[in-house]
Amino acid sequence: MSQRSYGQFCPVAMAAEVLCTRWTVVLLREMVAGSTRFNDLRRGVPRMSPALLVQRLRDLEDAGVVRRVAGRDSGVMEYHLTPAGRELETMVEAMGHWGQRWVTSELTLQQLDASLLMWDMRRKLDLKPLPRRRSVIQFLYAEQTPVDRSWWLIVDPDARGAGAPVDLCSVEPGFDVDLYVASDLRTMTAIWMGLDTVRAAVDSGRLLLTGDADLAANMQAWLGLSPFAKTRKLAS
Amino acid sequence: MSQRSYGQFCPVAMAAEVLCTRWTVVLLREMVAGSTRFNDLRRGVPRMSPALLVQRLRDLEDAGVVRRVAGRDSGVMEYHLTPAGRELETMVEAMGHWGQRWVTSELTLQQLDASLLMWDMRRKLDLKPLPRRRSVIQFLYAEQTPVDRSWWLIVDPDARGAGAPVDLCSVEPGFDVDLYVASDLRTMTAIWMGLDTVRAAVDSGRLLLTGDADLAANMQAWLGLSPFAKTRKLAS
DNA sequence: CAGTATCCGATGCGATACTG
DNA sequence: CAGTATCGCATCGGATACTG
Repeated sequence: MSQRSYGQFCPVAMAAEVLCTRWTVVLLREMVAGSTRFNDLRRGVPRMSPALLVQRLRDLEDAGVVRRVAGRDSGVMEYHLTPAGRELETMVEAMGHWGQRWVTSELTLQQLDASLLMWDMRRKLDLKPLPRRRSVIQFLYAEQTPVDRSWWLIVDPDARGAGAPVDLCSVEPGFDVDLYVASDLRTMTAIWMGLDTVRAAVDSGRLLLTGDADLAANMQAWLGLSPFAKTRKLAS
Repeated sequence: MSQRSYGQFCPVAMAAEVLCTRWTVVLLREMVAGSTRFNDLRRGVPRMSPALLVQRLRDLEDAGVVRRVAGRDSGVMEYHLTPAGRELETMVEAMGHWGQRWVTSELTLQQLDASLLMWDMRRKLDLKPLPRRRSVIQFLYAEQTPVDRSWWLIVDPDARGAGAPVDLCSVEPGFDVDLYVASDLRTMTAIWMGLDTVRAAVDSGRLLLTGDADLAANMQAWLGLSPFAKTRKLAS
């Protein structure tokens, strides 16, 4: 048995050998959420070095959790979960629910990351409450460093060929902005996590919406929330 | 944020910070299984050093997962799961099921450990199919080193005050033996994990039962199996 | 029984720069 | 875009011995 093995036949230990190494579960969460390409995965684990990311992907490939394949169109490499990998969804969800319930908001909201928040929001944005035309929403976090201060979500329900229906930019995309969303990052993160609401934040002045009145009125609806937002928090 | 933190507000990452450190999940599995005292926990994680064990227990205490209390009788220190800790059972089970399904038997059965197997068996032994009198069953793993070669399970359904209904000894307890169970450790482990059966092992000569005929005939019934034994294996 | 104390070695992993 | 390559340190944790 390898040096780092637990030396236990117990299935829990066998699974832990594969899963309980640094970054692995966080990476899996990003894969479960749907990212398949190297640089998309990087956006989900921005503080992980590329070298370590590729090492973990190889480890998971060896463990039968991930398969590396040439993308159907474009031929670009993609990382897909195998059936074994897809069955880890249960465990990733169990961990997320537990984290939402038992890790204090105080601790959680010390770990702010604008790029990660926007990347997650982009994925969960709900198109249904949005107009059929293209909408551009700019997020402003005034207290952040320049690189994290401004973000644009471009929603285009009609975009067929050209990528996803929601694009995320951190540089001016050149379109007119329909709605400006200004707040501090902590407030926006708390809303995303279900610890706060758009209404409460607006009323207390922590969130300022400027522009299209319909978009503003609908924000709680089109703003998708974290998959764990509905889990009731129990920690103090 | 600490050096080792993931720096993510995502609940999965927050939970992973607590749980995905070396030995932690394996230790939790032993706690979920019911062990509370330091040396009982050690038997469940025999290859973990006592220093690291106590460190992990402190870490889990800080995370609100474990509470260290003086035992009701005896005043001996005990480690109990808090409500937050008990809710980790779902995740530990999810990992165990996944391990049983997707880690190959070949890999699993390379990690044999007689003391761990006997310790787990002791806990799961089913008293109902056993006689009402005291029964002593000796396990013999001829190929193992002297210290791992002989084990006694002493089942005493009437033992009220004196500890558990099933005692495990690795030294001759001085009682007459009712049943001798001789096999290689791999076979016994495979049976425990649901990858083999008493019948098949006896028929093929890998398991030899000597002594009380009723005890022998009932073995598959009184021998409790791993909590994951019924999970169907899918890995090649 | 329930831990402490100490030491030291491997290695995990972070940082950074580079490439086809 | 999708990775490689290299370096070097911190630290994790394994081993062992000891104690109230």
